[in-house]
Amino acid sequence: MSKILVVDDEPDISELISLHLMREGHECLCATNGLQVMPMVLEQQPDLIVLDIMLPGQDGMAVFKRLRSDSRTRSVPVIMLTAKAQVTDKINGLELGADDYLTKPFSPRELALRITAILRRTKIVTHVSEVKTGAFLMDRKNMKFFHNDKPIDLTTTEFKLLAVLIENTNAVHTRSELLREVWGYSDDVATRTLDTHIKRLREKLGDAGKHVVTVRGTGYQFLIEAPVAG
Amino acid sequence: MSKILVVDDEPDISELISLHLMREGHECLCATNGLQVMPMVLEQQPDLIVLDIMLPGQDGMAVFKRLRSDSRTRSVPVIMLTAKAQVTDKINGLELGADDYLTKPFSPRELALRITAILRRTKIVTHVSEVKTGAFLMDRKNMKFFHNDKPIDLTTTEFKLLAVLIENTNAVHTRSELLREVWGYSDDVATRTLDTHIKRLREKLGDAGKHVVTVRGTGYQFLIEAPVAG
DNA sequence: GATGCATGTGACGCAGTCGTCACGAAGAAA
DNA sequence: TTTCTTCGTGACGACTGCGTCACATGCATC
Repeated sequence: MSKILVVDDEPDISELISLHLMREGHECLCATNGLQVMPMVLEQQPDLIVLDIMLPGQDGMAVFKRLRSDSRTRSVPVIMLTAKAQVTDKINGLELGADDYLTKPFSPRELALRITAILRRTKIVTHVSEVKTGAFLMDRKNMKFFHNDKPIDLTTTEFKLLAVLIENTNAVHTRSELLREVWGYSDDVATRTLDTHIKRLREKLGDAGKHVVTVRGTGYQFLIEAPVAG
Repeated sequence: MSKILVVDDEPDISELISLHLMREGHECLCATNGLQVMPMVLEQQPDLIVLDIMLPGQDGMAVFKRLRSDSRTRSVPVIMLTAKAQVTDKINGLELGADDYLTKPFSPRELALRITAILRRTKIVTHVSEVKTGAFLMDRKNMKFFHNDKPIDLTTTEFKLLAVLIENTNAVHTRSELLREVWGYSDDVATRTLDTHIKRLREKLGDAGKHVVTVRGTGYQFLIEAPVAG
């Protein structure tokens, strides 16, 4: 699902980390030397970097500073690994803008969870759900919407409307709520504009349009069948 | 800057935390009992919650589950506090979707930094800078832009253009870079479209338009005078 | 200061988007 | 089934936003 660069000088640790990340469906790259990092990031464009503080060649903090000083790599989230709970390192890392840090020894499972959490927050891409019909993806940054990795171009109003619906999947959104959120209407206005836009949305969504469900007398909802509860 | 709810049964700790957060410019609310949390969140709508695991009334994990099960409170980021490095708690917390956790004893400064980090990632609102002329605020969620808390309405293209510029303040963006980022042009195209949109942007920004600076022969930058370096 | 090039600016036409309305279809209530 | 309400749909006019162009302005180099 995501491409992750693991930077650690101990091959055992890199391998352990990679193994767990790949098990989660991520693609992994490894670097053992600090000097390899910049060129690899520029070439491979990973979605996230797991960076050890102690490295031969160039230490982790220096690598991190270089990453953050270059506009091409500034936005790549970084998780730092520290050998021991060295508070100054933690604070330095966080102060410089690391997205998280982890103290060795750590459970690989925890690392995987933290990576998922960070990707969820930083990608700006909201992964809505995966159902039989495929995945819905919303990319606020580029104001685009994907269904089954296929981009669907929506107008500004359509995107806003879908964003509100999809932000709270399965929740029923009343007409007045939608008119407020999307159009900024403060008091109830009798208008068919919403209906028309729902129609246009359904059209552009094609098959996926069936997820936009009318709740008669109330409003609309973006309905995804819930996974079988355990 | 942000409203933060601190939930801890020990007043000493709450006070210490609040003190540091307020020093960072945040607004603080306190709760000592787990049962107070939901109503307070609904009423006060904090931007973030600092939640102790050990609580009278209803323990932190239960409170957290309730927060996440209600659509009205689902998106509020939560930092969990654990008394000791109880790995199962950590994993439970992260698995359930906590945005971070902190193990007691922790440095209040670290908490403040983590809060800043999380708000930076989750708020979707990018706080660009505060200069004499006031603050610039970009709200991706509503695709709006504020200057001195005054909304400025921009068209989609204008917003995208400004977003790219403002995402890397003071960095020079080449023409081809902007044409690629905003218009999706892959190869260099000779067009005056960019110039026109820059002009329109400057017009709508009014006084703030002076921050959009031409870098002759190269491109444009969004220039904010750097604070006096230490 | 003169020349050449890059950028600013105003105007214009096309294309796309929006909201409204009228009418038809589909539920709900009786 | 009949009646009433709510929602779906297609068409239409108005408007907005966009990209292009022509011309004006401004900077740099000599």
